[in-house]
Amino acid sequence: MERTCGNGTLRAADAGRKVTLIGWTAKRRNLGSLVFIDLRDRSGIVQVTCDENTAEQVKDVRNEYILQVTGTVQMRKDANPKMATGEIEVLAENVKIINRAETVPINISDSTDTNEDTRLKYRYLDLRRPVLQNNMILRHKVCMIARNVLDGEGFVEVETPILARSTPEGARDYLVPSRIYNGKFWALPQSPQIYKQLLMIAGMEKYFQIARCFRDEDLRADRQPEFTQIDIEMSFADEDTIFGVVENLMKEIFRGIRGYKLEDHFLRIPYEECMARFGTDKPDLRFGNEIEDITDLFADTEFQVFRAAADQGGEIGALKFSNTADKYSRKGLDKLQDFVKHGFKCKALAYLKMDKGVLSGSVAKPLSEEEKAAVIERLSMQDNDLVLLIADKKSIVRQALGALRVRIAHEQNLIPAGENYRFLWVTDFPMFEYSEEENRWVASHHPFTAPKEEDIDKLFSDPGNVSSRAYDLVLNGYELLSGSIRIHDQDLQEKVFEAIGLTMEQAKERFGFFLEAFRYGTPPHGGVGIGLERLIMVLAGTENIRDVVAFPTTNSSLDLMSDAPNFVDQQQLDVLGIEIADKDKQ
RNA sequence: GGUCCCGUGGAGUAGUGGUUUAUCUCGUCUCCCUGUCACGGAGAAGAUCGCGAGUUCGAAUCUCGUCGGGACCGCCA
Repeated sequence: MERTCGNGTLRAADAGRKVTLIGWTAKRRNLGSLVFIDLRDRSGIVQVTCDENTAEQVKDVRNEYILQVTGTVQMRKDANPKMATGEIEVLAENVKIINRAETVPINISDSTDTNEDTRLKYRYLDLRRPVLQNNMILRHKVCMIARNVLDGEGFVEVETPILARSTPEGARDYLVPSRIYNGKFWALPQSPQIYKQLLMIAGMEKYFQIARCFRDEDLRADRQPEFTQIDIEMSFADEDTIFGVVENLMKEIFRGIRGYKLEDHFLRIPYEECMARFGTDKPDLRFGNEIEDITDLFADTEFQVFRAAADQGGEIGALKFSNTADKYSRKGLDKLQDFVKHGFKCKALAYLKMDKGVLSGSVAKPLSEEEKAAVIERLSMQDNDLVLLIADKKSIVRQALGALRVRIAHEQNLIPAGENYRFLWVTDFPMFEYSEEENRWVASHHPFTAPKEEDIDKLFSDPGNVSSRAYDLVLNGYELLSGSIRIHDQDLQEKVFEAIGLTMEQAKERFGFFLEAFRYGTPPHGGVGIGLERLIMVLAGTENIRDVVAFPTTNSSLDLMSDAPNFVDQQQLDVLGIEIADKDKQ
């Protein structure tokens, strides 16, 4: 079907040019024998003008009709500076209606006010909105850059299976029943972890894949049941080598997409320091307001609440916000308290406000003058400063203050607008964490992660204090990637399994094929999995992962458009040897 | 598994201290209009107030349940 150019590409330089355009009717303004039509295609919107010669041809045109327009580009009498094509218009000479459309159920415009559930039901219409189309194009471009950069560095893209063996450590698997072997199941990969390590054993040396991953867990604003990783693994590499590859990749992506120059090397902070300063392993570094541990100021306090926290090995943490005290009334502070009480099971939120050199607030009375002076000095408090205090178990103090730090930064607009990308490597993650539920130590990253050399002798004696060679890359509060240097030594791998309570029989049952592979010359290796959607979210400036996925599910893992998942015929179940336990649910 | 918020013509909303002709904006339909760009003007149609039960003389409004949506905690190696 003939068209000479994209609607959004026309500019003043095209004046006088004869063009044929195709597009959807975004808006029409009918002035009688003069009709304006905003014609939209993937490249943008241009105004088509129909004078008395063509007005009759378009009198039945409605929104979302597809038109083919032949005409001449001309300068407008009144330019519209709000449109990229606003200096020109296309004077129609012939208009052909290619297809009609019923009244659409959503408002197709970047400033749409249609609720998200309606938009998800009609996703194919929502995707006509320029902002979503641009996000899809952005995603495509990032993938193209990633492929080019990694190819240029000698990485080979290898596809790994979607139907794989279930390896129950970590997230819940999506299971697929086997027809040929009734009772057996495939699992969709949570990541290509084992395959990419096998590719290292196979001698591929440098592998990458733009890989779909599946996790059957509850969702969040930045989590979907299926998502995409730029998955990278390389042999004979240490942290510096891998960080270099990722830093270079990020630099090329941000240069190519935003024309933005990133620093040569990203900041690195060990996990423990990161938790102490920010209360989270994914801190947003676009603003300060770090957590201060002021437990030592209350060593001999008379104030029972602080005393109790300190005596029980807890912590008293403080968070200062300059010139903010007047922004939070008693009611506002109560809301913050509810937020940390409900969200993080912390007992209370205390606060202090500085007014003309004097402290007021919930704990101004019980604290002694010396203690208050010490707080003012430690936190360099000035007039109208707000200090939030939590005295509780260390982990609760950090988590709650970390969440408050982010919440208040958003409420008070503490995050500078515009291009602002603060990368951070968080390193030295703990090797294990204790699972109250399972009553055992579990791998905090995954069981193939190498422990730090100097901590290997603590694997059994003090597992809680073993650091690993796992790392995350954080960008503006998002965990952009996770990775680690892997274990390549069979003996060490067996010890790690033992440390998390897996007998060799159990380990062999789950990962036997993988352990066997270790015996045949495994190179030292490591890698990362980059969360593609989160990267696109930051580049696109959205906080909603659904904005960067073509066909997303809702928060409860439903596809409102196709109504999946759905019940299937008994026949299909019979073939698979599956019986539904609760017949009411069929 | 838990906490909080939301559901009213095709779209977005007002009304939620009980009794309304259920408000307004966009869209739709008819007519008028040659410089609009959120075009303008005149008129019209369009809603079992997510669904079910309860309380009441009376429920969009109150109660319970249920379904659907959003945010967060748990979970996400």
